[in-house]
Amino acid sequence: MHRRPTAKDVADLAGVSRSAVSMVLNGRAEGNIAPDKQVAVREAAEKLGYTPDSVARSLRLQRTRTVGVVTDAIATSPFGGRLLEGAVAAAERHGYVLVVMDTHFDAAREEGAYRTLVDRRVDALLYAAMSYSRYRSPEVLQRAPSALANCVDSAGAVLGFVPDEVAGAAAAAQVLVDAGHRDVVLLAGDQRNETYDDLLAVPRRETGYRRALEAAGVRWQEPVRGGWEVRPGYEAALAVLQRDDRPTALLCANDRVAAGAVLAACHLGLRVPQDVSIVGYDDDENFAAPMVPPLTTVRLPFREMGERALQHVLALLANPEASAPEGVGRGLDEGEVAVSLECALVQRRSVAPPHPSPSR
Amino acid sequence: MHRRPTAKDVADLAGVSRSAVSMVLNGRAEGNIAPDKQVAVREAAEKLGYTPDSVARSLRLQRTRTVGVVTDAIATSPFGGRLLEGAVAAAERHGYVLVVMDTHFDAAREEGAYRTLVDRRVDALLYAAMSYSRYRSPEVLQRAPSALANCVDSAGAVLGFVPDEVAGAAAAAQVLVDAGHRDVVLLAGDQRNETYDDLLAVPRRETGYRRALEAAGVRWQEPVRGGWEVRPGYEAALAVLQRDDRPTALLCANDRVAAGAVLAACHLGLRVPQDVSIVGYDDDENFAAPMVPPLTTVRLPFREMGERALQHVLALLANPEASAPEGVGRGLDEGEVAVSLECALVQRRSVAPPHPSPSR
DNA sequence: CTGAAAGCGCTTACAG
DNA sequence: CTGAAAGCGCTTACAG
Repeated sequence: MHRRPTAKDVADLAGVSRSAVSMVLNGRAEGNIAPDKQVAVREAAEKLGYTPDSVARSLRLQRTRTVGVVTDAIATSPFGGRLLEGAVAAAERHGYVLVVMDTHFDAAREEGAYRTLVDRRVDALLYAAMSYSRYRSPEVLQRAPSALANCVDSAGAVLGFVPDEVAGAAAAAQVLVDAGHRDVVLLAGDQRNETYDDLLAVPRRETGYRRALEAAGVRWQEPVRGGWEVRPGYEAALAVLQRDDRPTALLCANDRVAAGAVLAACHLGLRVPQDVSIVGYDDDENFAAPMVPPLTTVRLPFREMGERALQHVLALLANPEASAPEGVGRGLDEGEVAVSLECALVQRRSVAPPHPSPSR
Repeated sequence: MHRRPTAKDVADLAGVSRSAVSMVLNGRAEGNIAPDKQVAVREAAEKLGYTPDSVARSLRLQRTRTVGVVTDAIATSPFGGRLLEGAVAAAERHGYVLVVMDTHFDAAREEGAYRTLVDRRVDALLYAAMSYSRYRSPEVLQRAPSALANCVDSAGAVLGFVPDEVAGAAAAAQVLVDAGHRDVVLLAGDQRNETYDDLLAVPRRETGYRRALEAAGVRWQEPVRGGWEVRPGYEAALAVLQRDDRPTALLCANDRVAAGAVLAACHLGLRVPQDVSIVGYDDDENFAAPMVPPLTTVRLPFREMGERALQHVLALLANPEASAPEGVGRGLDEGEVAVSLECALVQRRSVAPPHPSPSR
């Protein structure tokens, strides 16, 4: 590989000083550099294929145009990609680049990730969670321009961008109500699991479901708690659908659980949606649209969370005093510093009006 | 935020020169710096929480300890995470960090990605594909220390790390043969789709299936071609399983297709594996293990591809003349520069011996 | 309007 | 064994 051209090379070729090429290429030429020299500089740069060394600029300018993002396991999850995509898109528009590090839910790795990011002199920090949860922001995050995505700071210090699950769940329940269902059971996920001890999705979705159902005068039934995967969904649905007073609709913890429910219905010879309506949650690209039948579900705003969180740190960078954007507070508990983003209902084909079961 | 401590601060506190702190902290102290001063430097650094500015080091050393990875859509795919994880693990062990950019199958974005990575002075480049395919390496990749993951260079210039699909598929077919199946049909994916025009997975898997079946004296049947998703799998299986000479086993293009086949079997009142055996491919974490029943499948070596590719560029960095590692060539076409990695069979519960169908 | 100089924070010959 | 100097490639006051 040839030696990369430097500003000096451009200056020599154009017959000007290095300062001149810097000014021209950074748009500070007007009124400072003679027009013909500006042209000469641009031509020389073009000819040499010159592009300023960003490492040198970073040192000189004391900023790297890099934001560090630490995540639990998001880079490995199917949704994670959407969140990261949103963040990348926002970053790209401003010439920023992301370096993302997974912690795999390991505290030591998390600390290490923050340390290497700080050592690398990232301009700002983002923390993103795979599942909507509470996160206690460490000092390092509080000191830097930072934001949270898909989680809420239990220390109350850094702003989070989260899904409005209460409204989302209410919308999901509402489709069922509107279709005429009066006997609905919720296949709920566990609030605790190996990796999170404070999953916010569970209580908030339940609140939403409950509100919508009660507002419509539909009796609220105790949720049956399984897990978040296909198999627990299958098993829970198998049990519920064999009850004497089989419900006409199932509200599922997520789309994987809903897929399990579809399978269970099939095994019992029940058609979806003619015999049971099923609604999922997440709009999981692997499970919702491709399912047979395609699942009616609620879309989690992953892309938006990534995009808004990144925009927020960029705003903080531009103006450290920048206040929180609009929309803080909807669907949240008292005192949470977060902005809730809409969870849109997506209607597909897994919901139909109930038909009177032959046995009643 | 306070001003970050520099080497000067440490030097002053320890009563030595900046050179001394550099030597001590970089392990070049022995024989050069008096032992007591070494101690003083370490203590001062510790006390101040000093950590060398990596931007300044990068400028001085002319290397950033960063490798750029450009991918088509891998950061958004469920498997991509595994590939990236392997790459990150290898990078981490050597103090490297990754910056990854998705192209979304857009040539302009791809070019832009390479450009920003080069502008950022990454030390090496990786290109990773979501699906096993051919990729034509651009000039920029050929000039830099680089490697390919999950694809093979049609220009023959840069080394690829790819799955040994021929052997993987043969192993998948072999389970069926060993269980006693003599009537097997392949639910194959499309070779072309919107995003790839040269998917290598298709022909190579077919070669493997065919070899294993023919070696066992099992008649090779024309594959039925659908797609790569749940629904096409469902539809293809629905048709095949209603034939008069219904096969006793289905070999599926991937686990999503297999999931569709499971659903189709269920709709036809066929039990898996008692009435039909089904084998998938990929070991997709969302579909294989969680399915009911859990799918016997073949695991794609995503983690290994990422890890080996990264190790290779690191080796190139250490010694630009470094030759290709062992294992080049297995399961490949003539002239392909790539190393094939094992696809391990994972046996679960979707395969059983055939039982004579009642109608025969 | 233009060029020489300083300095971002390091590391590595080099002279003492 | 130790410190002063040069230099990585930039940008930005500053003096002419």
